[in-house]
Amino acid sequence: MAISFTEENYLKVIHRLSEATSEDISTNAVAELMQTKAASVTDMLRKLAEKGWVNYQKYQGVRLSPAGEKIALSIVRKHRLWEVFLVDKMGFNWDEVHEIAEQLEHIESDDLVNKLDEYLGFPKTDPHGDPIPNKEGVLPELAYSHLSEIKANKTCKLMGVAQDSAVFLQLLTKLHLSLGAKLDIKEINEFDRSIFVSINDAEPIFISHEVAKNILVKILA
Amino acid sequence: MAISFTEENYLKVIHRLSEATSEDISTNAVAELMQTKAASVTDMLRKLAEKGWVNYQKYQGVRLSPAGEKIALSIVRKHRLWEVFLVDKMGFNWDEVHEIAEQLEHIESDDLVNKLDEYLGFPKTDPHGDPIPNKEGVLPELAYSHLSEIKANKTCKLMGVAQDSAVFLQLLTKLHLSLGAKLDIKEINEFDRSIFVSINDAEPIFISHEVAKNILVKILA
DNA sequence: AATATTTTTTAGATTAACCTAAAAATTTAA
DNA sequence: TTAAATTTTTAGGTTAATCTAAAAAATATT
Ligand SMILES: [Mn+2]
Ligand SMILES: [Mn+2]
Ligand SMILES: [Mn+2]
Ligand SMILES: [Mn+2]
Repeated sequence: MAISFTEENYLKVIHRLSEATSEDISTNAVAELMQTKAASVTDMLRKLAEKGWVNYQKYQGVRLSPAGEKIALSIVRKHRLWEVFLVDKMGFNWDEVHEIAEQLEHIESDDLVNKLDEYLGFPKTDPHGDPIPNKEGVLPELAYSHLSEIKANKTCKLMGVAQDSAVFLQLLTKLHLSLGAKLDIKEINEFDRSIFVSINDAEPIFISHEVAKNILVKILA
Repeated sequence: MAISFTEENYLKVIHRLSEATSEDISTNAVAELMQTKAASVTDMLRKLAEKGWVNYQKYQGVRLSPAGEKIALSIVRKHRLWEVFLVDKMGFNWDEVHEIAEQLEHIESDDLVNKLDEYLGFPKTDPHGDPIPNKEGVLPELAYSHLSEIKANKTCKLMGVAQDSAVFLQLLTKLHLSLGAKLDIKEINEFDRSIFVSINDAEPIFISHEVAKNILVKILA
């Protein structure tokens, strides 16, 4: 069954929303991420249900069917592999690749995706620390914590980010926060929940709660 | 001004037809290459003229404007660079890359194209011997001859093919005809215009006129 | 429980890209 | 130079994806 770019993007968005909750996804939530109107979403959900890619009852919200899940994961796989390619091979920075990958994720060729995977050395995560589904669509579960939830005096390692936006990633770069960085949490300020933290043993700096919420870490000690 | 995949493909097709002639391109010729109907072409030509990418008067045929030429060349550049990538880096055969490049040529990022060009070592030609326009859209003119026009007892070098179809390229591969091959023309048969030729000093074989017409060569001696 | 608010769906239009069939213009042939 | 054949355009529709405005359903508040 033929699939359009638009349909692929809807499935991807429903998948993304489903990762954060076990509930059905609302029409409005999809509309917001798709940057479109609720009425358009209703039309599309009916069509996706028709094609067997989602389960949808009007007024009840939507969730992916196994077939839809498989498609969504294949798009996520392509998106993240292309991001690795753009950073590792083309020399882009991590804040420059998302938009280009949004286009490349729709290129249709299983052969190409698998050759690309091999060429990149079968990476497990993309430049933002997000896990890459394998050929069978299995997504390794990486259970990281948000930096905003870590207690003072802990040491942790930066494993990923919860946002792809260029402004956010550029800010991290300015703060010398990149994947793998060691973070020593010196103090958490009650007033604004900002964090005083040493990055790779450098002089400690302040990081806002807003930023900390979007940083994923593994606790080392 | 925004451009759609479809508009890009029309400009590319008009460009391709314009390379073979200095006359205006007919609606029917465009329709055939676009695999669509003449009526649809008329609609699109009006629209492309509106956008300033072609010069078109009804019943008079069409040709690219300088702006349209520039767009067409940028798509050709992307198509051919991606083909080099697919063969040189991904390990595809030359008969497997055209369809994938048809998709990749529409990816929009000047930054990516130029980084890809550099990564590939600024190739001058694609895997089929076709010249690659540079960043400024300048297409090096490679004046090759068709093998079908070469006289007997000449020696030449295979520089390119005049067709991208998989069946044709696979046949060449079977005959050990690849880019750079040395061809010693032993005899041309009057009856069917088939050519008796030695490839890289191997035992001579017969090549049909139909095949020879689509092989581009440089005469060595 | 009744009412107000919010969410979602329906109804009716719009736009891009395509189609078929018929009309008009151009080219070829008698 | 007319008539016939071919090419191209116009006219009128279709489909996918979108929109706005209004109606209907679900949820929240008095
Ligand atoms: Mn991304
Ligand atoms: Mn990413
Ligand atoms: Mn090609
Ligand atoms: Mn080529």
